[in-house]
Order: sequence, then C-alpha cells, then structure tokens
Amino acid sequence: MRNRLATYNGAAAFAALADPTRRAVLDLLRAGSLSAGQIAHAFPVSRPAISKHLRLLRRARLVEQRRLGRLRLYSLNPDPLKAVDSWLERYRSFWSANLASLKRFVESEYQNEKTAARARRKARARKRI
Amino acid sequence: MRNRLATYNGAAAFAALADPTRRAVLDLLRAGSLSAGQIAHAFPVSRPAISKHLRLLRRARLVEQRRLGRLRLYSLNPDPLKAVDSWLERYRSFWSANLASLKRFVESEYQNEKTAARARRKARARKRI
DNA sequence: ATAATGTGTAACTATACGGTTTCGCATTTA
DNA sequence: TAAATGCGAAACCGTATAGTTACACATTAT
Repeated sequence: MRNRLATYNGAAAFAALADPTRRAVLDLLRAGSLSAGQIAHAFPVSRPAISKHLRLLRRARLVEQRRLGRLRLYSLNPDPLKAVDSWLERYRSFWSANLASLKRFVESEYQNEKTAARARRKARARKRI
Repeated sequence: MRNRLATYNGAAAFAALADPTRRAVLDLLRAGSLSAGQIAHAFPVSRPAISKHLRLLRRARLVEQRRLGRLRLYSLNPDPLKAVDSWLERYRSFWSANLASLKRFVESEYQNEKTAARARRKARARKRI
C-alpha cells in the first residue's frame, strides 16, 4: 500500500475542490462517464489545461480513468468526498441547531475570553519580571 | 449591497478550505471565540502568517471579527459552509445509495459513451469533409 | 502504410499563495 | 506621558498553480 493511500485524510480532496473548473468537472461527471475531450469541450480553456485538472483530480482519487481505444473515459469516485463530508459534519450543528442558544454560547465564550486574556496577560507579566 | 455579497456562491469558502491551517483555525473556533494571538499560539507559524489566514477567512465570511480593546476576537460564521454543504449534497447519494446499482449505472453510461463517442467522431468527420 | 484523432507531457509564463521580517498604529498599563 | 502589548499591513522571497503552445505517443481510419 502506498503511503499516500495509507495516510489519506481528505487534504487532497479539499485542495482539488478549491478550483471552480475542477468542481464543474465533477458536476459534469455526476451524470456519467465522459471522455477527456468531451470534458474539455465544456470549458473555455485549452484541452491541456483540462488534462492537468484531470491529473490533479486523479491524484486526489476524485475521478477514475479507464481507457477505451484512444479515448480516456473519466468517471466520478465520490469516496474522497466522504472525508470532506465528515469534516463538514462537525459544523452542521452550527446552522441546523438553535441559533439563539448558539449566540448565547458564543457570547459567554466572549466573556470568558475577556477575563482569561486579562489573567494571561498578568501571568506573562509576572513571568517576565 | 456590495457585489461580492450579492453574487456569493461559496467559491471563496471552497478556496479558503483548501489550506489545512485555515481548516484547523475553523476547528479551533468551533469551541468558541478566540483572539488573533491565541489562534496564532496554536500554530508553529509566525503571527503575521496567521493574520493573513484570518484575513482570507474574513473575506470568505467564514469568521467574524470583533474588537475588544486591543484584542481582535474571532468567531466562527458557519453560513458559507452551507454553500459547501449544499454542493456536497448533490454527491451524497453517490455513497449513501446502493453501490451495486450505481456501478451498473456507470457501466451503462460507459457503454453509451462508447457508441456516442463513435457517432460524434463520425459526425465531426462528415463536417470536416 | 499513412494520415488523422485523442490525449497526456514538456517547457514556459504570469500570477497567487504561504511564509518571513520589519514596521506602524491603536490601546492599555505603569 | 511613556512604555508595553496586540495585531494588521507592507515588502519581499520561493514555490505552486492555471494557463498557454508545441510535441510525442498510441490508436483508429483510409
């Protein structure tokens, strides 16, 4: 097993999703496999540019390639998106839960911070002396 | 209303999430507000580096800043993550649904592609003549 | 066999990005 | 008022990235 696979944590997926063209490529592939040429046809950039995006998506394991004659057919592999999804999972409560109570929570943290920062400052001051 | 707000579509959020440090900053803020200094303290990079990350996160509306004396308190704003979540939503079926049927679907698309590509090639060939 | 087609790679350019150090400004403390 | 503190901005550097054009290679068509 290669190290990149073993230590996979979704970082590559996050990086891959940063580019709007690559997100659009994935959106295209949601409907089914497409050849590299067909994908390139859907964008205003040159074919080699798409080729590079596809290489990045391949390395992030977000797409899979299969050769058919001289065509390279690309299909979606949603697995790495699971990592993105599970990262997002930890934030879902922030907008699905009661917003008022969240606000209260943040406010109280804000107050804690105020006194904590003061205490920390004093502690550092003592240390320095 | 500024244009950036009006045309907001989550692109900035995706770009912001590409960096592991920024994701970690958001993870920190999940527990409550923190000052810029406290955030910087949690990372092995310089404070200005964190300052730049925070600016990017602010521009992506993923964090909010509030001044308290000479402290700048940062808190999480999960709203832009909704856009990320809803983008991901369209992919969720790909791993929650029956994988066998998905496979069949992809296979059939693959077959369609094979003949479609052939037809398209011929069409283009005719056009060129 | 030769030509045409599909696609990836190479080489190059411009720009964005993450990092650093230095500086400046506002606020708080002494 | 003067010193210390918190933090962002500026200037700079090295590298990554998105794009281009030119090329190479394999496969299909003639």
